[in-house]
Amino acid sequence: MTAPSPSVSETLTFRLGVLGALATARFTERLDALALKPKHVGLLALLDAGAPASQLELARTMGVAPSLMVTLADHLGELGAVGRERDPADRRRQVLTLTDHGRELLAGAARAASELDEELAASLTPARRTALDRALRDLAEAEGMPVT
Amino acid sequence: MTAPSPSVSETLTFRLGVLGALATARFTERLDALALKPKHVGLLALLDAGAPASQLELARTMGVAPSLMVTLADHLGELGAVGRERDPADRRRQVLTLTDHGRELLAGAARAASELDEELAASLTPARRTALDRALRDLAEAEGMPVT
DNA sequence: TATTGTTATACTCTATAACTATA
DNA sequence: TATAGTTATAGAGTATAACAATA
Repeated sequence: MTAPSPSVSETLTFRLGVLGALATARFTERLDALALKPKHVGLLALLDAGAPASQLELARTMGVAPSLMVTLADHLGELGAVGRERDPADRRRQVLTLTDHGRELLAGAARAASELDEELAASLTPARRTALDRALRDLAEAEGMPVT
Repeated sequence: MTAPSPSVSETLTFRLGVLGALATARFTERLDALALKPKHVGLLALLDAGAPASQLELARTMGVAPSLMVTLADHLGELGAVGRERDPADRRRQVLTLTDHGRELLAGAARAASELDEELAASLTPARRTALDRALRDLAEAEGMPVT
């Protein structure tokens, strides 16, 4: 006995995918003024959440290739958003640290995301909005994302 | 007076984006056995939901370029999942229709998504899962996605 | 010899622009 | 002349593989 599947467009998987792509596309537009892409924001948020870390560790956490981490760190370095220092104890490691300007950029990205949140959630009742926040927070935590 | 922004990783925008990308990546893996990509599933679902439509109309609904619709339709045509017929009333229009095999493929994709749903939502209480489903459904409807 | 970071290269996805057929 | 579809081309994003520096 197998339960009948719901139609694909009713699934959590499909809706998360479509709505996530929509959210990211709109976020990308708003980040343009800060010269950031969503992945840069993810990296800045990671640095803000935890201790300074080497590029390889950060790449693993974000699930991207080490070579992409180089590109992301290069760009953030040019913006003055992160500092890069060789670890004195192991000179192979490049340790990234958030600068004051990086914190300002991250705050700008948070404002942009926050504004977009209002637009996205405009159709939800306050109760549904709260329930959505809680459920997404649980999912994020279960997937190992840093939950502040 | 401006309210302080939450940290970016706490926003709906950021969480939807990251979790949506995660869901889509895992869905893509599972669809591999069916020789489909998520966009193919989106197109099949659209055809299943409504009347047969021309490629250009479908491209607009999905928010993709007409040239991409050609590629998607080509692939689904090769799989025997859709039929393509010139509209007799306007021979420029290619009208796509779902075949029986297309319906089977769509059912397979729905099963894959449904299985993934269980995996994704495993950490949620039943109440939170229901609340999440409702909130995402509301968002989907507000964004003009067909809500079955 | 193993590991970190970097560079070189290639692949996937998607859009824009040019073109064909039909209106 | 305008529109639907197609084909050709190009760009963004990202991964894999080769390489350099350090351990």
